Amino acid sequence: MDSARRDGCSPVCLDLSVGLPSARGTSLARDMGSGGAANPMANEEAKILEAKFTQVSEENRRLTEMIAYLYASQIARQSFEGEGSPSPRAAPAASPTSLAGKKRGRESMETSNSWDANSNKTGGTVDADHVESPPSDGSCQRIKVKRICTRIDPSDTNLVVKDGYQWRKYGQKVTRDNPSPRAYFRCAFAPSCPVKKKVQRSAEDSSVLVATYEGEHNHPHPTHANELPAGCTATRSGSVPCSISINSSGPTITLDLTKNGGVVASPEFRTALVEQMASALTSDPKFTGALAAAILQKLPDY
DNA sequence: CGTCTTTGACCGGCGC
DNA sequence: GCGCCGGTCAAAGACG
Repeated sequence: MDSARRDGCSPVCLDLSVGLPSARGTSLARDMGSGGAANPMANEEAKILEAKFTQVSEENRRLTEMIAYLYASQIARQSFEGEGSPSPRAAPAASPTSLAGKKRGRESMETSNSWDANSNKTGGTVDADHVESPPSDGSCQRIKVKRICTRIDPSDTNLVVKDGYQWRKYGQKVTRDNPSPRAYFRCAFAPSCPVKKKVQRSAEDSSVLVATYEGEHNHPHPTHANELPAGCTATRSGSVPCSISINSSGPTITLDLTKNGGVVASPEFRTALVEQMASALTSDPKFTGALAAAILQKLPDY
């Protein structure tokens, strides 16, 4: 999971190394190994590849379980929020780093406590809190406050949390309780959209970005096509909270857990995931090149 | 040239 | 009333 954390591209990422043998490649190697019994070296290599494949399969299984667990947590949290009760974790608590305890406590507590309390539970890279705070005018209308923590590269200086929406930065400020600057964003997709977002590194862990959303979007979620990173060759299904991007370090599967619509464990999700993975892998020249090289290696006297 | 980001200035709320 | 501080504005610069 460390690789996913290092990636920092999204709350949940699975990094698949192109260089590792695929299932097809391994069976291919096995077939070739059995066919080339006269070549003990090839047999040896086939065993190594098979061992690698077993290892990767095991890792994939663990990651799949982790995804399922994270998704289940997300669903549970959403249903909890649906009851209109604020998250117990969002309850104010004294922050050791909050120098502004005398006042502005609302803000400093809001952003300082969430990560450590939750990251250990999920062992993951995503966290979201919802707080519905009453407005100052005392009306019955409530402003939804949602907080999301994202693991990023500590050396990454841009305060960007990819959530599918388009944001326009309108300010940046260094706050008293946190040495790292806080960035202020407005929703740029719809000018009338009241949602605001604050993004700041965690005071305790600089590799954690804390994004605080205030309000709710008054427009549908923009198409994900707009946010596909450069170099991404996979198409994104609108109904599946998943994307596959390919960069220099290999293909990356990104699960967008901020969306409500996807069903990670459902057959259609799995089908879409497999299709996207296959599409991404086969369209990646690195992968096809590596595969071709591996096949060439196995072909005797070629 | 239009759009976006940066950044210093300004405003308003809150505690003392 | 004053000062502190978070939030916002808006001009200037960067960028494609």
